[in-house]
Amino acid sequence: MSQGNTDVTAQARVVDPEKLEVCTVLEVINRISGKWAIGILLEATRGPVRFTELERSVEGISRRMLTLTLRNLERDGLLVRTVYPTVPPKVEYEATAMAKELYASLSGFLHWAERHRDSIAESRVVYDEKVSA
Amino acid sequence: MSQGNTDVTAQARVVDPEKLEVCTVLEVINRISGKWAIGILLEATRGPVRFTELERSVEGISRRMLTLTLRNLERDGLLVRTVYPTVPPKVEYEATAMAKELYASLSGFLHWAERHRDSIAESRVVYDEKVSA
DNA sequence: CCGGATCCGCAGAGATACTG
DNA sequence: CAGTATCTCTGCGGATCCGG
Repeated sequence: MSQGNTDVTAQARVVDPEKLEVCTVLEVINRISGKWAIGILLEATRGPVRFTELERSVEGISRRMLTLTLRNLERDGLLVRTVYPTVPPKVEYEATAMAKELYASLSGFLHWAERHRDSIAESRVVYDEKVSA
Repeated sequence: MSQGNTDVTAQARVVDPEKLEVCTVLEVINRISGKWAIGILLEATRGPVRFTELERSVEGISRRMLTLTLRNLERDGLLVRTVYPTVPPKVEYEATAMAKELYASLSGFLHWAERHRDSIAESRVVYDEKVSA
């Protein structure tokens, strides 16, 4: 894992409250952004999921990125990884309480996205036409 | 602009509702993720801002990235760009109503981030210690 | 003052093949 | 089944110079 340089502990603590707000959000946004984290989190929120199940349900994800994203989410305490020492091996991932809260807290944002989805799409079309003209 | 390949209009429409939810959120997340968009949006939400003001207040941003991010936000209809044909030129950016709603809808998420900020930091420390051991 | 154009380094991510 | 390992390619983003 060559990343993980967004170290929360190193963040400035003594800034004005507004800046701090922005920083905090950015940390988390940068963690759950990227193509895959959200999708994985959604599946894991419903209950324990196995590696191969995720590989199929997340659709389009490579083995590598699935592993990396899972590790990052686990590192942030959003996922718990449980290994069953059976043959063949069995590994389950489940969302923590914190992750479920996260998902709940996202609902406002989610509804915004749904409401304005079309507006955004249209705005892009208009903009692109104006540019290419 | 070499990016902008996350074309909303090309997104699948005929999928089950849950997948659609995920896609919608992902589109927007990928738009407002990246180091700069959120900070810029915050400034612009308070009222019209000039290019140079943003360059100072966003802190750490380069001219190039400021321009690119502004263009993308404008393209998505989150920012309005107003040019005053004076000498020297004056350009103002202001958040649209949609952008202000976005910021409001983010508040739940924002509070989550504040509440769990320390938990995440601690979780990372623990994880890293276990890995390096 | 507000950008655009270009060059370039580096991390993120895909493809493929191999293991306990 | 659940990962590693490596190789490569893409494109974000910084630096720099130019223009209206």
